[in-house]
Amino acid sequence: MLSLTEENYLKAIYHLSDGGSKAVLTNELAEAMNTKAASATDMIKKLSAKEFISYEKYYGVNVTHKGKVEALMVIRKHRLWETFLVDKLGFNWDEVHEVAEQLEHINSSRLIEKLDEFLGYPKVDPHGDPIPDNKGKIKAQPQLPLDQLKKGYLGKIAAVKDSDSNLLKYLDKIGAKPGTKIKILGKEDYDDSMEVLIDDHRVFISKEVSQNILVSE
Amino acid sequence: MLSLTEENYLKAIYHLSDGGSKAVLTNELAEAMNTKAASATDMIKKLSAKEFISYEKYYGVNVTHKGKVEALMVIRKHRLWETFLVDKLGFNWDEVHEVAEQLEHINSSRLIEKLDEFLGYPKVDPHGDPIPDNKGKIKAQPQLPLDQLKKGYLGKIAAVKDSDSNLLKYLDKIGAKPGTKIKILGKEDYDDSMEVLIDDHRVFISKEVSQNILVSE
DNA sequence: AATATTTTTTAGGCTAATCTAAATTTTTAT
DNA sequence: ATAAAAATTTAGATTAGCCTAAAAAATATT
Repeated sequence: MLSLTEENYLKAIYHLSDGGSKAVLTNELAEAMNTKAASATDMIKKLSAKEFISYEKYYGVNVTHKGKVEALMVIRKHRLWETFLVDKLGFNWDEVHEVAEQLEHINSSRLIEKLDEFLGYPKVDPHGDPIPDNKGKIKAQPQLPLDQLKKGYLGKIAAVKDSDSNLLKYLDKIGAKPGTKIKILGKEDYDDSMEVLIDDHRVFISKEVSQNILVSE
Repeated sequence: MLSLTEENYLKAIYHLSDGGSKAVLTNELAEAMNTKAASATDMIKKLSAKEFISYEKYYGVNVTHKGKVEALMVIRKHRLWETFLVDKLGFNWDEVHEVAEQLEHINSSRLIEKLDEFLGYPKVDPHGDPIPDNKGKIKAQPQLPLDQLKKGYLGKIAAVKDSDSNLLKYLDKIGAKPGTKIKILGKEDYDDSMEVLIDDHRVFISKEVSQNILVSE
């Protein structure tokens, strides 16, 4: 059993390591958790002793298999709750993150299975992120950041990075939500800004924004 | 803002005081919280400093107005979540208490208002207990424990005391859930056991059980 | 009324999660 | 290659919530 704090650290490590594919540094983790390096070190030792991560002093942290499964279950809960909030309670997709951060720590596998069923076994959450199944398996759709594509590209918004609430509000304003068709009408080489067609609306977006829009197809 | 632990203590005090109508003793509270008297004293001091309760040394604890409102909001959340679990997720009414104990601490008034709306503004939870509105008001229906009534009584099960999970399972087995019609066919003076008709089934129940069935009409 | 019993409070410690400040190790720059 | 800078760890405190043991107050008993 992990404490709420341990669960949050583990989830942060999982995300920072890109799903376990690279080592995470103490300062990175401390910053992500809004805490100090000393606190991160303490928690790293705890999670390491419990074998959710492996840890080499001064080098960094890697997630173990056990840690990945645990992190994925928290992510599963987070994304199912976000889906519930949007699909059933009528929340806007840009305002569910904070509440889901609380709900993801509710401990009841029966609850999560029933919720999953109630929602019709959704594959992705309202931001387009895949929902792990109850074994921790993720169906990864290949996705590319929009800024890496050229004029003429036509596809679908698959997901958006859901870190920043202001970004989400902006994306909502311009209609850039997952599932929407998007076309690149033109791209400015100088600063990589682009004009795109989203849902039949022409919009100019900066590189900062296009980096956070992931497309597929 | 109250911590999770403070919220649980306050709720326990509210219940033990019968909704604020009598003083609660330190040992009572300690027992209800599965902790020691010394810990209860510590928490009493904290809640008292925050003016959720008033406290007189060696005498006991009373809930303030502020404390009642706060406790009622936790109870509102608990009962709305129980209703959600039963009505929407298909849980049985006798197995929702533990999960609701966790969900009641989720902090988002927007969430609770949306949930209330989604559930159709229910007046009572699956155990028949009234759900306080968002101002903390309760519509109290007059209810009597079944053991205080006589042969021939005909009414409706209004609620059951939801403290003990084994009791709930038993009540579920004999069909004694809120809303069901109930009639007293006979009563044994010696031990106050009775034969009742629940949903067209004849059942013998002991006083221990009839005390926990609240009826109305 | 004086003593025994029970209840409650206080005193002093423990653990989890945090912090600051100092020490240590690694990395970077000259 | 050595010194300076940055990153990390360790040491030592702090707070919340809990504990045990001892002290104090209230209640019950003779």
